[in-house]
Formats: sequence, structure tokens, C-alpha cells
Amino acid sequence: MQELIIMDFKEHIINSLTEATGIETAEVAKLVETPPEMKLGDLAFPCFVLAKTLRKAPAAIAKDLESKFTGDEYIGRVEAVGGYLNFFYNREKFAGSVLEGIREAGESWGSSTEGEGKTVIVEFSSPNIAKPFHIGHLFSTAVGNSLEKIWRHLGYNTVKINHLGDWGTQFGKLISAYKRWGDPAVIEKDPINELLKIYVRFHEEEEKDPSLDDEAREYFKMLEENEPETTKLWQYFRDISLKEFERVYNMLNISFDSYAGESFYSDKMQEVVDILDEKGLLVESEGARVVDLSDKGMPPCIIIKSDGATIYATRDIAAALYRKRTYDFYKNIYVVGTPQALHFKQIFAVIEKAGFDWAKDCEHVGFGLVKFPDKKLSTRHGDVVFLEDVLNEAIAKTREVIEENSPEMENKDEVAKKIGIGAILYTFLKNNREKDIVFSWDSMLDFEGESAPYCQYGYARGRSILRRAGEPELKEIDFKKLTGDEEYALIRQLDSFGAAVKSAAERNEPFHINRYVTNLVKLFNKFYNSQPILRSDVDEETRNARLALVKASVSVIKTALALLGIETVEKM
RNA sequence: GCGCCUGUAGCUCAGUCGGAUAGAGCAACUGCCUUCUAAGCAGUGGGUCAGGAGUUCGAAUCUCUUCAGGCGCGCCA
Repeated sequence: MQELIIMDFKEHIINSLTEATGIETAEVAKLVETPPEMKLGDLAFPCFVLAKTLRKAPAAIAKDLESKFTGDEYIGRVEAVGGYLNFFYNREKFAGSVLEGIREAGESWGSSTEGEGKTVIVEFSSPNIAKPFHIGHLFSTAVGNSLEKIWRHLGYNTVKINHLGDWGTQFGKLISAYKRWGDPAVIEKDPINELLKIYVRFHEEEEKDPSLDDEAREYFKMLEENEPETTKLWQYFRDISLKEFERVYNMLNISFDSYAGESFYSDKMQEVVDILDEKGLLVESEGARVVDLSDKGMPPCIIIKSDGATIYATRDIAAALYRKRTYDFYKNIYVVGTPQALHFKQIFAVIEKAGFDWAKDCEHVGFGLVKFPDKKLSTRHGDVVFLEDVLNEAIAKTREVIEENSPEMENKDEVAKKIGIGAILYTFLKNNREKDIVFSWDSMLDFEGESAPYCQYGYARGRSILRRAGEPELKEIDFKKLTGDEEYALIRQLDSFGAAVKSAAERNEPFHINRYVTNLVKLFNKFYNSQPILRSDVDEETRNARLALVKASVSVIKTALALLGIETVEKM
């Protein structure tokens, strides 16, 4: 077996193209693309841009360039097709390079050092205290959790912040409701539901009696002034809520580095007011103090309400200042619904106006709504779908499938949990995050086709083959055995993992990983379905080469799913 | 009224920093379990890329416009 060299085939071709065309390397790198079909090669150089300067037809240029490439150890063949110059890698070399690369890298395959020494903050989940953790919260939770893993995979230091909604006039309302109708004994038994009940009742009564609103305002004022009894009540609400949330986070296997929510900034807002005042940005308007943003074509940003209390914009600005000081972030990401897009644009604009150039490093990563076929989700009216119920339902459904397919499985509960929860996460991470999701049990519990169970199944099948083979080391591989189309397509996909991670981070879109891993599993399934591996008529060289490919595939599937927060199972 | 977003196969969506015959899953139909797990694989049918105009060698992609839908627009977050 010849010595293996891990190398970057794309870079190699780009360098050759630079020499042949005289175009700068960076420019060539931007131009080259992957052909739409494998038949057309592995890398293509479009010659259209050269047409103007060379005053020749693109096809002629391609033909011309073709003759300059005779191929080498890594480039199998070069072919001009229309205006494209298509490169075909030496399949054997490429297979060796990719599989060896994966073997060495392990779970760090597709990672990078680009983030070294830089910190990315991801604020996500951020449920409201004393309110149910409902299905709508899963969007932020799933997307944020995945983004954090994606950035970390690229070498960035990350900070996961749960910006709890534990402050604001709503707590005045809740305290008012509690004092009127709260029964400590009942609340103790089922905290969130009971608090939700009295909260809903408050809104009902408020419609009849608007003076309730003033009362609530008064309570929040007391809270802001640290009045002992009110504060104690608030602390109680916060404690029991966190305990409930923790249960869901544990199910999802999600943790946070900080729970510094809105209340955390309650004593850090005066500074914001002072800074804005000092810069002369605060103006009086209808009794409130606002920052005018008309020069940016936006409505003004309210900093102090007419009743003297602060507002969420003030808190968000205080939070941004605090985070810059504490973490010196390279990027400060907010995973918050798209309806709040304007709000974030406003506070970033205020931060910029206040003279902080890092305003440009703050980014709002929006996501769509979870809608219901008939009604709209509304906490105020009490019609909510609890996330915990959805997760449990998915686990139960998975349990049924297992019972039917493999009744003799030992760790059914563990497997059901990983698959059921994976299925839900997958549903939320499979499309562009700004797209709304129409909640439907049917699609959420559909385990066929593009889904987490589909990916997990492919992984389990691969692991099963490796187990049967006795978990071989596979050091000396004849990569010539992996040059068929099915094997090669799979190897190309394995190679492109790093690109998928990068593009997912660039656009803060976990679904890029989702699509990547689904396609990977598709190719993997196709491969092992058509190429026998352990059958007695397969010679040893071929068997080992195929096993090496299975091993690499399984490894990358696991790593990719992990970036989505989806776990794998050995058997299913 | 102003602003942002969306409109691609029956359904859910990719493709949108211009490029090769517009892709996938579901649903429908047809094959494959005496060979490594059928939560799988192979295959068939299905599209005026909302409509119109423009820019370009080339447009689902860029510009303008019309229509349809969603979200947001100072004291909630």
C-alpha cells in the first residue's frame, strides 16, 4: 500500500488554475464551483468571466485551458464542457485522503481553527418566568442550541445565555393576580398551570376593570424599588419556574452558561440612561424619554416610560453593554422571533449612536412562528401546547414503533427518548428558520423519509455492520476498491462536511447541517444497500475498504447530528 | 398609510451573493425482506418557479410593477 497523503484537492486545483489563467488565487477560489452532477466532475471553473477580457467565446476558452492540463497524481482528468472546465479528482487518491482525514480527526472532522481566541455569545430559549414552556419556545431553544454547537465546532469560544423573561410589568400583573386569587397550596402542587390560570383571569378581569392595570403597574414599581414582600414573591415565582424549565432542558440535553435574565440588569439601567443622556441622545416625547432614530428611518426607541419605569429596550441595551465588558464578544447573537426584528434594529442603532462600534457585532437571528391550523397560540388566553407534552408524546410514539419492530430490545426507554426527541428537534431545524411551522402531530411524529429517525437509522445500520465485523482497526486499506460511483458520491459528501458547517455558521442556519446530514445518510443507505460488505463472496480487500467507508460515514453522521443536538443510538 | 418578509410539484420545503436538463421528502402508483435491521432501497407519474415588463451571452435568482398572504410600526416582551 502506498503512503497516504491527506491533501486539499480543491486548493490544489485552484493553484493550478491560478498558474494557467493568471487570475489571482482568491478570485479563482470564488469562481470555482461544484458541478450539479457527478458525471460532470468534482470541480468546475466557469470561463464566462474571461470571455470579455480575452474576447473569445467561453467554450473556446475552456477548450484552450483544457489542453494546458495534462492531469497529475491528484487530477484524474480535465474536460471542457460548454463554457466550463471540469476537473475530475483521482478517485483512489481522494478516497484515501478523505477517509484518512476522518480517521485522524474523529469528531473534530469538519472543524476549524478560525474561531481561536474569539468569543461568540448565543442568547436563546429565554422563556418567561411563571408561564408555561410551550412549543413556541422550542424554536429559539433548538436553533440557539444548535448554533452554539456549530460555532464551537469552528473553534470559537461560546457562551450560552438564557435571557430569562423574569422582569417587567407582567410581574406586576402576576403579583396583583396572586394577591387577589392565589392559593399557595394549589400553586405548590402545579405551579406553572396555576400561575397561568390566575394570569389569564387577570386579563379577563382587566377588560372589565381597567384600574387593575394601574394596580399591576404599582406592584412592578414596588418590585423595581426592592420592596421586600413583593421581591420575595417574585423570587418564589422565579425559583419554581426554573425548576420546571430545568426538567425540559434535561430532556433536551441542553445547558446554559448563564441565566442572567432581564432582572439581572435591573440595577444596570441607570448607566444606560446616563450614557445616552451624556451623549445628548435622550429627548422628551409625550412624557417619555426616547432616542430619536428618524435619521435611520425608524421609529424612536423608548428608554424611560412616562411613568418613570424602564422598558425592555433599556434592559437589552444594558445587557449588551454588560456582555461586551464581561465577554468581549466577537459576535453577540440573539435568537429571538422575527416579530422583534424592528426592536433589535432599534437597540443596535441606539448602541451605535452612543458611540460603541461593536454594535455591528450584534446580530438578531430571527425565526418564524409556531402556528396552529385553526387558532393562534396565545398565553393570555391559556390555550397552549406544552413542550413537555410534545416531547413525551413523541417518546411514547417511538416506544410503540420499537415495541412493534424490535420487541426484544433491552434499553427501549433510552432509545425511545433519543429518537422521539430527535424527531421533534429535526422538525424545527429542517427548514429556513424564518419559515413558520404549522404545528401538526402527524408531521411531527412522521418517522419516515427526511427525519431524525431516518438519520439515526442509517447510523444504527452502519454501527450494526461494524459490530458484526468485530470493530476492526482497518489500517491498511486499498482505496482502489472505493472508486465506484456509489462509494465515490458518499466520499464526496463526507468531504464536504466542513463547508456545510461553515455555511451554517455564516448564515446562522442550522438547517444547512440538517440537509447535509440527511443527504449523507441517503448516500450511505444507497451504498450499503447496493454493496454487500460482510457477505462471504466479498473478498477481504474489498470488505475492509467498504468497512472503512462505513466507519467514516458513521463517524461523520454522529458528529453532524450532534451539531443539531440530536443523539444517536447503536440499535433501533 | 409606511416598513420588513413570503409566493417554486397536490402538500411541506431546498435552490435566491446570475450560470450546465429546476431538486428533495410526503402523498399516489410499481417492484425488493431464504443475503449485513423494510424507521430501509430501487423505480414511475407530477412544475406557465404568483402575473407582467426590463437588464444580461444567460434570470427561480437582479431591477421595476401588479396581485395574494404574513409580520411589525413609542410607553408589553
